[in-house]
Amino acid sequence: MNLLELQYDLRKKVIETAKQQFSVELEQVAAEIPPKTELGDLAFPIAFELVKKIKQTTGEKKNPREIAEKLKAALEENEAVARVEVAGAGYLNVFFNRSIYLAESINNKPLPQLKLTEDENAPKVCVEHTSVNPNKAAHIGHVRNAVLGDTFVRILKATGKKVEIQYYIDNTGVQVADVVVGFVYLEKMSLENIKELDEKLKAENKTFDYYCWNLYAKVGQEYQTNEELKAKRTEVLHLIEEGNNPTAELSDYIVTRNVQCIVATMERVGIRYDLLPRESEILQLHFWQKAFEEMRRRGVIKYETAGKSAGCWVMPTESHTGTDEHEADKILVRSNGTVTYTGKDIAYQMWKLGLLGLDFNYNLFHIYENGQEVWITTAKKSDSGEIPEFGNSETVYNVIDSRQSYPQEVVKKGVGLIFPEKGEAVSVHLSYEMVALSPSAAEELGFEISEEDKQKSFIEMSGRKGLGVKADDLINRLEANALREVEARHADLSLEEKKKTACIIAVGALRYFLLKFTRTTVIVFDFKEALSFEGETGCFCQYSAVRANSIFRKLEENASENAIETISNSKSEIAGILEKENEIWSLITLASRLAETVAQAVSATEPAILAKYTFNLAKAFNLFYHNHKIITEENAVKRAILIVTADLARRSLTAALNTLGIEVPERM
RNA sequence: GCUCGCGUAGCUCAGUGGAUAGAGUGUUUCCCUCCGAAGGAAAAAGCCGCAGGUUCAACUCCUGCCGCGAGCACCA
Repeated sequence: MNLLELQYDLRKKVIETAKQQFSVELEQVAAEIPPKTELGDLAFPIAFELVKKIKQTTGEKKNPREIAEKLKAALEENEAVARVEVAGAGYLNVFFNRSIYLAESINNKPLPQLKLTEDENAPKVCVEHTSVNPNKAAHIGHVRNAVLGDTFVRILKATGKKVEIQYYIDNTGVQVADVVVGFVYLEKMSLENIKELDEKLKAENKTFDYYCWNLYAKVGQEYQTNEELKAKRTEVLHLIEEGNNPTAELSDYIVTRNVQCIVATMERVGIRYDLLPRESEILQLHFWQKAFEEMRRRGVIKYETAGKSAGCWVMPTESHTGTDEHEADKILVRSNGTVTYTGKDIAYQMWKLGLLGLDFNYNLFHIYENGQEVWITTAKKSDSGEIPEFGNSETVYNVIDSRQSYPQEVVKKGVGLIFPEKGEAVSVHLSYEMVALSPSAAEELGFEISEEDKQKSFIEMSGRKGLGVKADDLINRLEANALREVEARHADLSLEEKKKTACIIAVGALRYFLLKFTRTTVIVFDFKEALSFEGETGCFCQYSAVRANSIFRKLEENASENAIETISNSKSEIAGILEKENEIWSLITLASRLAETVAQAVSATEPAILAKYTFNLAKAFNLFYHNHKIITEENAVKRAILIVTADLARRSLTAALNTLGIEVPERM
């Protein structure tokens, strides 16, 4: 029996007892973890609720104490429960049988569901994340998106789900057009020139996406004064959308190179993809037409003949009221017949859910070091051999920042209206707030800050202005700082080993920094905080796990096995020791709550819940580490308990960190 | 104007309607002849934006107000 099963049994018992003893039907029983170990391991604040319900059904006014006593007796029947205390205003505090609990925990995996990922028939869900416009390098805000998405993928996988990861490539949008304008009209470059430039950059150890970053900012600045150049944007955009022309070919090269760079950047922090669907295919393979037909047939959209949106196809919404300036309804087809982004997104969402009845063609895009493949969509039939099955997911999670809540709502509602049998619940907008810069961080990047901006608590990053912390720059700085620290501690290691360790620490620092905030919090980026290895950081959690591992490196071989045997042979002694050791006991119970925490993170779609848990577990282990010396412990039974507890904690901590995409280095 | 999000310790943030509201950081003071101090211990620091309401119980739910942010494009 694991913790989740035990909690389930106890809840069931409360419900049964309430029905038998008081004829009250309880639908849900709230359980909570008491604030202190001395107050028990699980609490039911249920007595007052029962008093009310009993009064409602029978009119009889019961004493809460009396009710609690009845429940107490029922719960104590469970052999895993040592005792139950009635406390406070009406709490039912359950104390587990510590020796039985410990013996059970030893045999449990930290994440019991993990084995299910092997199951080919497991339901598949889709997570779309990153989706950086492929016209420049990724900045820290894009990394927040990718880390959130990737961590949520890992969390879903830990609960046994099969997950498909997509990075949507908006290769026919204005942002790409702007960079194309830059190359063609500012730099006067042909495709051949760009390819030569690319080679030259490679030789200089510079990257193409950084070049585009600067060029994009330059174009943005030029637009402010150069109307002629700005007019080129529409022209270029049309050519890109049309395809089969030199401009489209040039654009395709730029897009592909940027995607390669961004995929490489994300790979540095452990983020990988399965499929890169491109907007161009959604247009060329007539995904929109199919979706449009379906929407017309079901009467979900209407053609406006009068008013501001005359000549457009719109989807009516109730969530916004129209004003003089804005129409309430969302335009999906413009009066010139072209489709808006939201329109295309509805078609794409339908495809993801297996509801469109059309499919992409696919080409292999990249193979990661471990052999894992990333595919990209294509309009022409592919000549590749075995192609994996994409799309057709039961649920789709779109990781997109909160500024796009409204169009995402339209997509969700739209799909729900077209397919009422699927409903809106299958489309989940995993929204999060942006990463902004503190005025001082912006100044540190060498930007002139206006007086107006200096008054603000944060400044929004802007690709157009070239204002932002580039992902690779930050990772480089983290790696350099970590390398310095590793060198100071482990001069004996080879450079390669030191670099590898530094890299693991840098990834841990970055991922944890982005995950410790809840999704609704704007992260105001601060260099000092982001580059820190102390306090609530990934490094702290890794260090804790490394310490645990080093204990086991120093212990005799088979120490764990021997300890387990000792535990099973001396139950009464174990119970005696554990009863007195609340600190050890609370580490044991905390370590066994990983699966429960992962489940919470899924239901709240909030990876920060897991990050906080991981930090708390690391902290609890550090406390244990300082107060109990394992190697020098002379009492054999006590030593066995310490070994088993440390082992439980490090297994759980390692599993939690891995679920956050953070590795544990050998030494640090 | 309307919609959504956020106001919690000096600062940055956690906090499924439940017990004395917690972390990190900063400040002050301790602890390494080691299972590695990237650590630990202690102290100080709170009208949980304001005012009502619901409830046995409100930081948490509801209403109003104040402040901050984002959105309300035939951009994405």
